[in-house]
Amino acid sequence: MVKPLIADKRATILNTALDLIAEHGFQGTPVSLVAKNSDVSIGIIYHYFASKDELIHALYRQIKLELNQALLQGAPHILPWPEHLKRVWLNAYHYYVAHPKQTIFLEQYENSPYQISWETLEVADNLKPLLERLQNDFASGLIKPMPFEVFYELSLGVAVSLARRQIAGNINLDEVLLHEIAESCFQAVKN
Amino acid sequence: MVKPLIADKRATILNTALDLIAEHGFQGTPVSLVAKNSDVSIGIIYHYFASKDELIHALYRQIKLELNQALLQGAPHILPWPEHLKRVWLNAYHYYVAHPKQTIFLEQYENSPYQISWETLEVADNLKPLLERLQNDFASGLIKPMPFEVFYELSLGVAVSLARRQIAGNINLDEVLLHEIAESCFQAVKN
Amino acid sequence: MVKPLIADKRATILNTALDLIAEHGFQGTPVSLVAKNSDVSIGIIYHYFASKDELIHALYRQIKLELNQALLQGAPHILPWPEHLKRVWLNAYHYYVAHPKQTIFLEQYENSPYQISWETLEVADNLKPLLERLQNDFASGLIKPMPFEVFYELSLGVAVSLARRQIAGNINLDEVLLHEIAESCFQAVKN
Amino acid sequence: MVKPLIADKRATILNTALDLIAEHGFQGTPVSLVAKNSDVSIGIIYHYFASKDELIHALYRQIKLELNQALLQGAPHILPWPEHLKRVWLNAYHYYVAHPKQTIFLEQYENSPYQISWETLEVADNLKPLLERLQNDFASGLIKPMPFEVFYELSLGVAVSLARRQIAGNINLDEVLLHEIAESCFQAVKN
DNA sequence: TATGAATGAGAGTTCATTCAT
DNA sequence: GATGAATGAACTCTCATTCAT
Repeated sequence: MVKPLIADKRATILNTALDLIAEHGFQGTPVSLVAKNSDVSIGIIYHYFASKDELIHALYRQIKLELNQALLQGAPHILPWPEHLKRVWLNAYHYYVAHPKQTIFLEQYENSPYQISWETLEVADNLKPLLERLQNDFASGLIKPMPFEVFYELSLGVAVSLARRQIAGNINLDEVLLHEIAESCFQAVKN
Repeated sequence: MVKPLIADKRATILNTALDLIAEHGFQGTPVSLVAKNSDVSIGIIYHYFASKDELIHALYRQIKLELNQALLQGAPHILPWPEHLKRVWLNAYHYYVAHPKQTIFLEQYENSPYQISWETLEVADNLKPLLERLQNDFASGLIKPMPFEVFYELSLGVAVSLARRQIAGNINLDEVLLHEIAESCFQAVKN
Repeated sequence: MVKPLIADKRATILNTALDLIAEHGFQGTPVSLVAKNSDVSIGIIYHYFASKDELIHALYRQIKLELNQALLQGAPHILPWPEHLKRVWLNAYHYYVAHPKQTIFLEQYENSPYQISWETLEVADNLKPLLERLQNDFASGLIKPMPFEVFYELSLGVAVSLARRQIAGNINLDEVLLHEIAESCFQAVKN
Repeated sequence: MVKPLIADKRATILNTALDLIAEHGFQGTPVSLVAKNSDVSIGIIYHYFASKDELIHALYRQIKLELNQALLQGAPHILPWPEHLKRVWLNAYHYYVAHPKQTIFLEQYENSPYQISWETLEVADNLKPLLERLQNDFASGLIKPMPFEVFYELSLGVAVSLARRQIAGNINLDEVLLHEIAESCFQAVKN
């Protein structure tokens, strides 16, 4: 029997934690179980992470990084108007649906009244070109004037919600319908 | 401040539970604290509710009822197109913003990987006329063809998300902007 | 629907308690459940019995009375030797098998390290003729000399044990075999 | 009195539990008290035993093992007829009287309407030669034909009952009387 | 007589974290 | 680095008993 080639125990622990948290939630996932399912001792978890909270924060950071990379697939910030908007929308949707555990985790993390105040990450460097492009769209009047948060909820926010429903088996959107919905979101925000 | 004469302990318990859960979450709200803040014994909570889960389910049912009533303010189902859509949208938004604790509670209840599978309530009777009106809108082609869940996320789903951000102090939408956003949502779904 | 003609609530309570205790034991039988299954309030139970312990003691006294009467069926104390011994043996066995709940209760009562020291009842008046007959048998050398308790365990004690096994479905003794066993017990104690 | 150097906490816990259960019964023995009297934390008890029930089952298994070994003192299965029967009888009696706590525990375990169905242990390997010898005695007509359970109650069952009475201080049997009683039991079952 | 809401000590169990090895 | 036995506060839930009505 070959031991999986995860040289990094830290990574194994994070993977196991994600599996368990996605299924049972933060509070339903004891550190002891993470240890057991990772085939490591409890002690080693506390070697890599100062506390259970730290472990969860670390997982959050890792997933956010992945997500950012996913949003940038196909270099949307250099696509012509309005393709870049739809591209980001579809990138988001596809990442969420392809990574249900991560999606569930993010949901929990960002919504839980988590005792330790959860971390607000800086805007990642690689995301900046995309954000600048959007600011341009606002400035040039291509997008209706509105707070950025409202723009987000009318566009990507909808992608998240729909992805969550798809993960839950609530709906099943094919690629055609998906493009139509992305288009609809675009209708909502364009000037 | 005079303590209100609360004849109904059951109601007091539910109120206290809502306060605490909105602030600290399900798992962060021990039954013992609900008891203490309600000025009752632990035992009486288990007299009225079979378990902590049952208490939470009861709270959910109560809030859903309130919410349904709020959505129906101004009898939207008999308003002319497309006023009824905007009316419901604004009703939802205003309920959420005016009832932050209930909103946070609903969020947690419907998203938590809660051990006990959460209850799916029947569609309330008073909601039916409104739903029929929407089905008519779909059937007559006023609304783009799409699964109902997608329609929901493009319209009321956005209201929920924005209300949550307003509650969190993330944004602050005035009545004018609000109508514009409602209008935007309408743009996204209308044919 | 006709209410059962048990005029006496006290008797109903004792009956219900017996049912529940036989199935779930003393500690597994909350007073509240006795109340519910008896269709009376908790308060009324504490009206008739000073405490749960008192209720149990009362039940014990009642069952002991029944058992004594059962042992005396056929007036064994006036039967010829050694018929009276076998008669008592069979009376005991049949009572136990016909009253499994009472048997289980007695077992529990007399063996439990019950916090409240359990009652030791006086020898009932109606049992005295039978005991005198046995003392005569000892005195006249018909029975081997031995402490009365040993005599009891070699005879009736075996009847109890076998009845318990029959109740538990462990064995199934027909009338013929039963007489042979009674005879065997007689062999063990006769001189 | 010097506290014995107990390397094995698990054993200490079982010992303490036996002491307490023998005196106060299963339900009268909170895990917290077992912990305190064992000078360990509650947590460690749940480290070694999955639950209070499991602790009790483990204790049962241990005592049964001891008892089996005691029954085989003097290799009764190779003694001549009917010495082997008496030997087992006396072995049983002496074990029970010398181990009152174990006896009381067994009594409770095997009779309690314990929520978790109690374990039925396989016949231990070392007991098999003895059982085969008894089967031979039945087959060769040395013992009256009867179900094994009946044979048990007429012989060892009596030993248990008498031992319990001796433990309770109810009777006090000397060695001579004991042999006579063993002989009486033999009278009851021999052909 | 009769009710059942109310109490609260105490039960079994969990789990984040520590630390001697 | 690595282990896992050990801790104990805190959790959910139970139930004998009381008492205002």
